[in-house]
Amino acid sequence: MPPYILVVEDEPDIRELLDFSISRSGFSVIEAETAEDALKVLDRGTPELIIIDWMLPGMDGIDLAKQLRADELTKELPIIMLTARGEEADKLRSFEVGIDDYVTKPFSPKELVARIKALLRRTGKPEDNTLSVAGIKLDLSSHRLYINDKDVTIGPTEFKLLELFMRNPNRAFDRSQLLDRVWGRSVYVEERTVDVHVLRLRKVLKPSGRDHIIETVRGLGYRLAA
Amino acid sequence: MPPYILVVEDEPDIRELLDFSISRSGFSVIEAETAEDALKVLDRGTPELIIIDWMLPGMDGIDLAKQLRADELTKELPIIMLTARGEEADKLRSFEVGIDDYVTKPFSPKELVARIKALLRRTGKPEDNTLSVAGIKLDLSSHRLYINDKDVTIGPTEFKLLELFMRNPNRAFDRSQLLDRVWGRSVYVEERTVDVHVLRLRKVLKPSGRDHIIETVRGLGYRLAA
DNA sequence: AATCTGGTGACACTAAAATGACAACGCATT
DNA sequence: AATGCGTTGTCATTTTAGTGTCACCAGATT
Repeated sequence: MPPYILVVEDEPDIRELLDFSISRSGFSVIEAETAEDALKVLDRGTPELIIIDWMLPGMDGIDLAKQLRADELTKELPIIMLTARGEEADKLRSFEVGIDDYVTKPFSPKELVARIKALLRRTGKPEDNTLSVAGIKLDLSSHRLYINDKDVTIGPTEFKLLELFMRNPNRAFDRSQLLDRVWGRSVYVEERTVDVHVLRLRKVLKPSGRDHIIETVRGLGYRLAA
Repeated sequence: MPPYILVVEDEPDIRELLDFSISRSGFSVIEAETAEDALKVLDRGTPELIIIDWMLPGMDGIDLAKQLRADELTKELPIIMLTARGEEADKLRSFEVGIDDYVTKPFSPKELVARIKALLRRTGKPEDNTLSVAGIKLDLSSHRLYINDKDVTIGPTEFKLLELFMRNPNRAFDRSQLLDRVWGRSVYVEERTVDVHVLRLRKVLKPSGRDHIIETVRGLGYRLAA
């Protein structure tokens, strides 16, 4: 399971908004509708951070938070609580339980994301070194590729190639530039070898339908279309 | 969304002047009348740089700048502030917030553009290599053609031909010059082949009504009319 | 009208890229 | 050292996109 952020929110609209805005800034999101669902998800791996709506059907947000704090595995898990305006009186109770931050609805997606990043930084988790474009996420520190949060295997050369493309979205490279920057200046390989590796890269991206983002620039080379 | 510069200015005249002078030097410009509009635009993609008028109805320029600095996504976004003469006392406050540069009204378009380029260079963004004339934008680094900011496909020879014309607007070339500079000195092709490629280039420009800018110079060759 | 010049569509041809196959290699395991 | 697996670079072949030429037409020029 790749690093992810768990969102516990019963209202579908807000859930979608959260998913959209958080995903867009490069995190993977898993959604849960209720506290009970959330616990099930947590059984299968601890997220980087959890966002909990205060009001939930069944077990409410604050109880979920308490329970998380009681469990060894999730004791340290950063929690952001979503509260509606007017519930601010409860802030106090909230911090007592050990909520790390809270955001009042209606919230600006940008503010939320800023708080998420701030919190991750604060809690010491090294903000992981990751490039992401169009659902494709390249985790440089673990040298792994995730597409739509699914783990995808990729060979070393294809990884480097994709990394170069993702660091320079939209920029067209000719074959000799690619050889220089992916293979290194000193090795000599046929220019056509690049084609083969682009083919292999596309095959990796294919199952998720993302293969078309590597575009051919006729007479020149290739480009990643962002 | 191609790279662009966001202009936040409430006065229509100044807005138009900004748009005109910045576009002319090859950048795409998106305009916003108010800080609130600007935020909406920003939600859909981060620009290369933002130019903000100090005085705006509603949320003023400095507040907008503050907000941008607070957000992870726009923390690094270069900001140029437009101030009226007499507001220089505020300069200090301005730099505190993290404005990268400021320009006092009335400003010279040349100076503004120079500052934009300087700032883009300074902030490390590789000044993207792009030629533009009359809504036609040739992005040399991504090897793409945009007409009115829409992506248009173009073949390699037509690309080179258009590049030559755009680098030398209004200059007439005869067929043998074109062959030399687009095809290369060493290849031998019929002179009339140029006609065919000019035709093909015009076809590419046609759907956007821009085909007439490639003019025929009877008895000589062709020219791009700027 | 005769001639010249450029526009245009058709088409065969060629260059460029995609693809599949394969032998060689590196590396970990045995 | 031998084995096996995944990765790599090259090549031959197929597929695709782009190219140059020509014939014919239309408008301009004489």
